[in-house]
Amino acid sequence: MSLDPRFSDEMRDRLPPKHDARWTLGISRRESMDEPVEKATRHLDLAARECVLDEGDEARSLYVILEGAVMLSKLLPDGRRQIIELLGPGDIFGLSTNRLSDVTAETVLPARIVVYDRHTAESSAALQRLVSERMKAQICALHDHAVLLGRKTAVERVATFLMRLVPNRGGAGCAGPLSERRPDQANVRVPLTRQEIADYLGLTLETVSRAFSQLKREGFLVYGRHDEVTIANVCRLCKCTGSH
Amino acid sequence: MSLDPRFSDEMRDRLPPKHDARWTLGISRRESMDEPVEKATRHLDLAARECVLDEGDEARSLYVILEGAVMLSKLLPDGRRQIIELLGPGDIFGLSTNRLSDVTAETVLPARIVVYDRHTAESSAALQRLVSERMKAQICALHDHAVLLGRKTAVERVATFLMRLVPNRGGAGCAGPLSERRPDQANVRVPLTRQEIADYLGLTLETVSRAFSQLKREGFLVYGRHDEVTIANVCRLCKCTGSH
DNA sequence: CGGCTAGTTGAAGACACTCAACGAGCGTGG
DNA sequence: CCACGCTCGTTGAGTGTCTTCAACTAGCCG
Repeated sequence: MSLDPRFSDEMRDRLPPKHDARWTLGISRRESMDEPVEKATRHLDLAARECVLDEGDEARSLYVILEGAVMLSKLLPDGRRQIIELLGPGDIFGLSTNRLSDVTAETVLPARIVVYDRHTAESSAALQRLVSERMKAQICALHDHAVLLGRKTAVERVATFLMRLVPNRGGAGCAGPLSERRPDQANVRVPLTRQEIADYLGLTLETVSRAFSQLKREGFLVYGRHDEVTIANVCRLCKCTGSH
Repeated sequence: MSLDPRFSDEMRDRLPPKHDARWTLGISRRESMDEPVEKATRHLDLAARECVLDEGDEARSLYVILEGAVMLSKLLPDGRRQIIELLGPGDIFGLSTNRLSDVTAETVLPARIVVYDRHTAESSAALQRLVSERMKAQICALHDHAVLLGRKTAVERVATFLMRLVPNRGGAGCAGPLSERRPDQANVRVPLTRQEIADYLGLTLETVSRAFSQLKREGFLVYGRHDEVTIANVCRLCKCTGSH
């Protein structure tokens, strides 16, 4: 039995291909989230690679991701792009100090999102708690990401990225290898293109590809079909992240 | 008359050297902040380079900076350091999802800081508003910084850093050059060492030094005494940041 | 004066980037 | 059915930017 029944070999082939909520980015460590009780202004049901919000758009709403994944990115005038955050179920976006969004938000996976207007968001205690909780978590994630962008090598960045895709591992609440006897494997899906990973990790797509190849060559990874990757030994990969 | 009377040539020489609250990092665009009404658990009155909180310390309190500047940093196990955020009056820190601080906090300038325990912070509406407001602003700043770390060249990073030191310029609320006839000058103090700037910008101290030298050679900067620098033309420097 | 720290500058090297070719997978249309 | 075009990923060769290592200077304090 592998780490998580959701990702076991036996089940993998039986899973519907893309449109399954079980395939999240593994980032927020849950598959989906219950909808907050307040009446939402709107519900969004989006396919992958749909734009939710553009940098500079008016942003007077609170967006809560129920299912799927969203990426936030920023562009420099000459076209250089940085993907800032990858968000999953329970995460929020759309808030900003002034009334304009400072980032572009696009879906990475098919996503269900609820939208609350500013007034509803601010007058609901439950939503305020959610917002406060999630902002703290996002700030922590941004801190880690700053270390990655400022100080890590290409292979360390890619290893760190892959570790994020493994549920319940690598973070503060790392479960550790489940059993001594079983190989510490994990199957993950990488729903981002090399270009997107590169823009997230502050690299070029070629460098990302080379880092993947190197990890594969050295036995850390085995490519599956489509965008599936098997991490041969999660603990060993974790040692490549520079953080441990 | 220069942009801001605090930074005019005429006044500069008369100012007391370091221990003046007027010399903030210019980051939060204000000199100091009124103390929130709630009764604080503690008051801290710190010199420069004092440690407030270590990565991994218990963090059950909310820290509010009234005056001065604080830097948040993280270390990798092999000693690589990334300075994550530079905070000024009005900014907060110490919050984290779990009960441990994810960053180290040290003063950059002499600082006055008030500390509220978790319970006080959570039960005061005024403090909650402050926290929410500041967290949003910090997330925006972290987004910008991710772009810098992921996508900007060394000179662009240093130029962006210098622009942050100029009050009311470069950001969303950039005032623009004040007058057509006057040179668009600004005098700033750079209270960080080259090593600290390097750790903030994801570079080495030599690269930072070379970028400063290049900007000086090309007439963007004139070195003053101590850690003072004159930006010959703020608008022109802003074009070196890659953001405009 | 000597010792210390901070900053500058040069030379050589490493790591990631750029440019380019090529291959796999997939949908379209003849 | 296969050819075709398209996107995405891989890999190689050469280049460039930033790093590393090292020497040297300026300022400060005892």
